[in-house]
Amino acid sequence: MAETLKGLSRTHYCGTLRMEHVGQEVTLCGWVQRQRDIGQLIFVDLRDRTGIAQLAFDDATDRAVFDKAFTVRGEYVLAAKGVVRERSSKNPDIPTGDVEVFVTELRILNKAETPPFEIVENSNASELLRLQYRYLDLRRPDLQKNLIFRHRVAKTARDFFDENGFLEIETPMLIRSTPEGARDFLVPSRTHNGSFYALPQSPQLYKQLSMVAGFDRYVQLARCFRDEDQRADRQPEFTQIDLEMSFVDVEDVLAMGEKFIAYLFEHVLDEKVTLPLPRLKYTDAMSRFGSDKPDTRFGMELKDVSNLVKDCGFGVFSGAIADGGMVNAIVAEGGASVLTRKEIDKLTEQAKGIGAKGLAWVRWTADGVSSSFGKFLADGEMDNLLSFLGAKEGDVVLFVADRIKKHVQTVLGALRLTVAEKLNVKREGYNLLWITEFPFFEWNEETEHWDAMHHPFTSPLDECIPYLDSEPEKVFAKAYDLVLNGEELCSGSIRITDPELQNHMFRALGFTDEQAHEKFGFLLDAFRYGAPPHGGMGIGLDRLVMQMLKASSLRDVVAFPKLQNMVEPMTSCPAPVDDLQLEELGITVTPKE
RNA sequence: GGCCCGGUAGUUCAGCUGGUUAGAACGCUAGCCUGUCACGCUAGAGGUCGACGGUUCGAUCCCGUUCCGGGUCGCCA
Repeated sequence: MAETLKGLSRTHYCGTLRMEHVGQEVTLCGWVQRQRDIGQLIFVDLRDRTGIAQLAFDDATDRAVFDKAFTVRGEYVLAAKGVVRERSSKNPDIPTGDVEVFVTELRILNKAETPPFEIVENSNASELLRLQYRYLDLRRPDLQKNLIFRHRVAKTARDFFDENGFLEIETPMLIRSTPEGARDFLVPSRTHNGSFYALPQSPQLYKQLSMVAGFDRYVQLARCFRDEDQRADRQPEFTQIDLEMSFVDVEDVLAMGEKFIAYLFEHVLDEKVTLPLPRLKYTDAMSRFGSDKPDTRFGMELKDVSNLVKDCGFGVFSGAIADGGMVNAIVAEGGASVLTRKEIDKLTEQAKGIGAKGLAWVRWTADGVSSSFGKFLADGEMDNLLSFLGAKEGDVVLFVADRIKKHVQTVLGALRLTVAEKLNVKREGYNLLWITEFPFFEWNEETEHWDAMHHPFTSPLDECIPYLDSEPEKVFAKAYDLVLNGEELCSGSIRITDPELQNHMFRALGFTDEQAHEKFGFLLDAFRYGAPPHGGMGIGLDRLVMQMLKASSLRDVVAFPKLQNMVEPMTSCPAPVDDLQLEELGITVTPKE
């Protein structure tokens, strides 16, 4: 039978005891990390969220208390009252290691079964098991530390935006479904049979309406939902630090965004961030790094060798260029020792997996230059190529050719990261940069149609407006991303506020006026009543925290995350519901084939 | 949906070319131990080798199917 706390009240957290407390009577509460019985002495390590304190018992002083301590097991919940004393042999490994509590009263507030995995830092128990018992997993110091850190990030964000005149406004969770973009989670309506709400993918439209309403500066730590497949850095529900400002252009939003990031890093990590942050136009990011979220902590940039190989005897190269494509290369400095033929074969497989036709390579070792395509080249062509690339003995050069330039870039961009990983290229510190001037449209090969690369409320650059109808590929957007160590942290834009331009955009994207009005009529209406110029961004809080902590998965910074298959294994959801509930909603479920 | 990796005591893993009483470490249980702190020592319990089917005299091991988990591509305006 568990005992109650009656008459006892916690006076200190375990992790806070120090020499200055010696002689004081304290009451600690917490979980048993470990019990060490060495005969006539028993030690119990008591853990709470602040750390561990040692409780000491000896059989000569109080037999009843000692006997109770003897029965204590891991994860029992205890309250212990006693006097802090200096240890006769100290433990320099923990902050409380100079002292211990000599216990005069011990309550076993609850017993505990042996947990399915050990409650220790750096657990190597499987993720599934840990998530099934997340409440135990969360007792582990590393996750406690992560969630406490996350709290500080959120708190600091609220402080910053409050200091800068932002208002936190809550936007609804039950909203109208917008079929563009990610799949929505749908919520059936009981009172309107056959109709559905959707959970927001972001508060986008509401925050824009808040600008129309005159709130001027809005911020929200907003929960967002996307029904798409999972990744290590993607959860179906996540949190954004979502903000919007009126009477601004790109410069104002970027300035506020980076001021916030600098404030955050300084207050939470004590890291100085130099402002302004570097910027890279999308087009340059793609041509130099093959990615719109480049990791610029190392070089290995893409080099365009099209001019050198356009007339060469290697048909893959010359053919791709003749078809309007190009050939790019990356130089893996000193890569020859690691990138053996076998490793290059693996890279080729990877390249093919992401859309390349193949991978051409040069390997320059002490034995000379070997290559997958050298035999097709005329005398001197290989030398020219290598000297243009600045390659030297010990290097490996990888080439990708394609008639679609973007494929060349994305494939080499991906290989660049893989090669850096394999070669153990140094990537340290925090590397922040803005990617700006994203293309407005994206050619969809399947539908043979121009799609919006951002959402359709993104404003084009002023100077691009004339090309909207005639040359869509020349239109760039007032859109920007913040990238941290090769991870997209934040995305935003200046919005369209001119109803005429907005209608124009919808038409350019292939909406009829009726479709546009049906889906976004409320926004178009709102803009007819005086919309201030505005723009903003959404900063992925989960990813931000993950990066700041150098965690490898979002699951390490989200309290109750979901598995890759979208299941939350502790409560086993999603789950079927009663027929009665379905009946009320007018829903019939037909099992999928 | 595609591709890759994995599934063996409570946990993390080893298990060679098909034949072993299927092992180790940690954890757990019991005993001993007056300064431990990842205590130590001794003993013990603990296994549907993910599931189903096939090949074989014989399958944890080979083959097929399937379930589960992770990574990744598609997808994520």
